[in-house]
Amino acid sequence: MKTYAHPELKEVQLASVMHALSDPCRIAIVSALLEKPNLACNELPTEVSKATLSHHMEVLRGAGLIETRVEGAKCLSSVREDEMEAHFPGVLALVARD
Amino acid sequence: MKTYAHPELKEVQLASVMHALSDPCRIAIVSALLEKPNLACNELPTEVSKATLSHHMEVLRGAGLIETRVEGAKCLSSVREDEMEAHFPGVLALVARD
DNA sequence: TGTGTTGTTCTATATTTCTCGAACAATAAC
DNA sequence: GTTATTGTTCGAGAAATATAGAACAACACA
Repeated sequence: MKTYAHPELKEVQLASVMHALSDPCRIAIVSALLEKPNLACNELPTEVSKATLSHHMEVLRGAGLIETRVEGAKCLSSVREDEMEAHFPGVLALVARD
Repeated sequence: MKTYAHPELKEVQLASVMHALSDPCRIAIVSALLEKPNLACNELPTEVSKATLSHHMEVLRGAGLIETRVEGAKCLSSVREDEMEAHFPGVLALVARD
């Protein structure tokens, strides 16, 4: 479908990460992807429309929290765990505990 | 001047904490208060107006990040370090590293 | 009492963000 | 090919947020 842009984590601001995780819907998405990586959008625990979900995924991607790859007609997303832990240690643990 | 409301941290949502720290100005405030507690508003490193700063402090207070006490004509603020660490471990370290 | 300092509150504006429907593109399956 | 699935993009509306000026209240100090 398209190619996704994934920023280098060293260029991501802490404020961007915090902002990405300031929405309960996005926290739920990251939490779900931590428990079960490589989920397609429609497998995520949200009630919002496709358009809104696509927006939330883009915010999470822009903050370096998740990465998305195309797999046929689907696009599977996962949390960038190792990189996030290296650049923003503890953030994912907070989400997982939530 | 007034009495400040400080929420119980167990009733604070992770999303609220993240939102409070999603603004570079507020990150700078918390960072400064971590280095030097009990600062008055005019001792904080910001360029915004009094009204805006007052708003930012209220957001930080509402998220349980800081506590403010009246001291004469000033109001001195500090980070609620122990409580934050107990309820949202690692958050303050991220701010301090920033 | 008057003056300066400190910070809040009110009001208003500009910006950002969230949300969705509709249209679209790409793949999959029949 | 036709149809269904998947997700993006566009356009627009609603809601939240950031910002500051002005008025105000409380305190300090001379």
